[in-house]
Amino acid sequence: MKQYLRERVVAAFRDIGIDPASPVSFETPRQEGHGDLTTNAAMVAARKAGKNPRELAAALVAGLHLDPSLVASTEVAGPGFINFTFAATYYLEQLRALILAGAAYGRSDIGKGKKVQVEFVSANPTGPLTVGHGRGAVYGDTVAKMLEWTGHAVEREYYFNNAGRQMRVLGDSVRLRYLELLGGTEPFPDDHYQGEYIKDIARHLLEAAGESLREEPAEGRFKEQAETEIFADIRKTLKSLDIEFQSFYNENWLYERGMVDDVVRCLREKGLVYEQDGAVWLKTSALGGEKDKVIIKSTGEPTYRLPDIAYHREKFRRGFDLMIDIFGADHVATYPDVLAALKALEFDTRRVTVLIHQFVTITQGGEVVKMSTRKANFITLDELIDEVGADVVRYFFLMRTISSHLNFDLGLAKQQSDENPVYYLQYAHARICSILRYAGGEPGPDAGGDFDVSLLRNEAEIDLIKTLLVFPEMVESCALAFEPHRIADYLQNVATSFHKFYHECRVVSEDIPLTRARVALCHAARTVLRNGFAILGIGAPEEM
RNA sequence: GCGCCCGUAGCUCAACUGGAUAGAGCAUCAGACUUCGGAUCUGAGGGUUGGGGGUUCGACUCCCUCCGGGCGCACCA
Repeated sequence: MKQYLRERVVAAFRDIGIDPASPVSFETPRQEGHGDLTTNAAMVAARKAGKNPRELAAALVAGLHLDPSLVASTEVAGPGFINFTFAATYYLEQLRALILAGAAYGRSDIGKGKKVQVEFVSANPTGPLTVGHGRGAVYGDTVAKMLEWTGHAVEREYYFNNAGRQMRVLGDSVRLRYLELLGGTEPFPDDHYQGEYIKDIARHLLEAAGESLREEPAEGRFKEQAETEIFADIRKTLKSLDIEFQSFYNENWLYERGMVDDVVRCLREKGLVYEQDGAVWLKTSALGGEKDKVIIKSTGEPTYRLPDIAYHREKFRRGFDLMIDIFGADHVATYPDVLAALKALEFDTRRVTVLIHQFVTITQGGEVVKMSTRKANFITLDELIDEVGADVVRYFFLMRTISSHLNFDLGLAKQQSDENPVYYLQYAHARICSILRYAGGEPGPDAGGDFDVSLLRNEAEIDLIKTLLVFPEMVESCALAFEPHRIADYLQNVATSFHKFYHECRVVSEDIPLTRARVALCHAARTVLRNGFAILGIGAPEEM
């Protein structure tokens, strides 16, 4: 429809010999009574053409010659908007198409042929996932889903550092706990991992190997066992949120293949590397950074930055058209160096999109629940899922923009009532299922031709139809902007629209043709809810 | 001190990326089916969009400045 209108408007501009000044754009008016689609083209072009916006708009309208089976009316409004109101026949056709498309309704191929990688979570296996990781996990997975819905070939990747200091300290933590179990009294340092899970791992090693590991170095069995066990836990947690990665990539591989040394060599060739105070530095100051950064410490060990650069270079080599990096606000400072280095290595960094989500605060009865790793009241992602369920966790993480701090209200999340937005949505779905059961069976796959949609004339019906038909456009725009929260918002509208319709209109009645049409509308609403739930990754219960 | 994010109704947040009268949920108050799920629906009150300037036909949105909060600013990741 937009495309059709755009062609007509551009033609109208041409006929009166005026330059549109910029691409003609349309949007759905926020306000009732402003039609179904509106364009500000006349206002945008008026200035340059030296014309009054309203007069220009009127001239354009006169030259549109629209198909009356698509557009019922066109009017000039406000300061010079042109509002289009669609013909009923157009809606009816669209509704029929919706029902026929079914589970595929909302899918598009705008991303066809594009290979996208979404990298997210990427937490090092040093402990259980936190609530903060959870936000990134759910967000990343949903971005991936939206891109899949728009036809992109998507790969979810989890990258982790298993070569550095962190993992060494982890191994040593397990070693010390192990020795404690053997009666050792060596003090346990503050900078080591304090959690109970470390003791569990130590116990498992004791059970498996007895006392034979007394002289084992931290980086041997201890680190190995810790990585294995913790990773298994992380994957289990992710699995319970229905998140699965197509690929896990780790730092060690980069070393094994000489990629880290090679990237230093390449940067050195560009004159971007120098040595000072026993360390190797990257001239990030020459790349737009504030000051130079160390890439290899005086101990000979690289900083995280270096393998990160090598890792991203590998991403480019793997041929992705778009690489999306998702991480928390605590990592904001890390990516500019990596991107600057990649640019210096002559990669097109516009293909990398960095999405940063702000922190999560858990509140309970108005009080903030602290989430320090040291404290006892530490809440892991796993515990949160146990507490409120996967659907609620996913939905709560998705219902806000990532740029704003997320307040996760535990009390609200736990409530299985009308206060909880997740239940409002799922209730609408369950209710539709119930109505369809009552109405007796499903309208078959050919339901599109099986009813007379023109019988749907009630205001609540029209409103519901219009709301449902926005879905494909919504998916598309949310996918391209990486903004799943707008889908969450939209689905609330769908549910509201449906509930209103339910209260206004009796679905199953003596009037068979009308019943058939309304059943079809229910079917359509359920399709949109289901598909929307699928994108957000929440369940579509038939009963609650 | 510097960088990034945020500040919108009592609370939690939207606002289609610069559009028309700033919208939802919760909370508060007042109402609604003898038939399809009341976990629902209808209505009311509630705002100088943190303050001040600027850009333009038009600003919650962009720019400057100030105030307040969060996160960073390592030879940790």
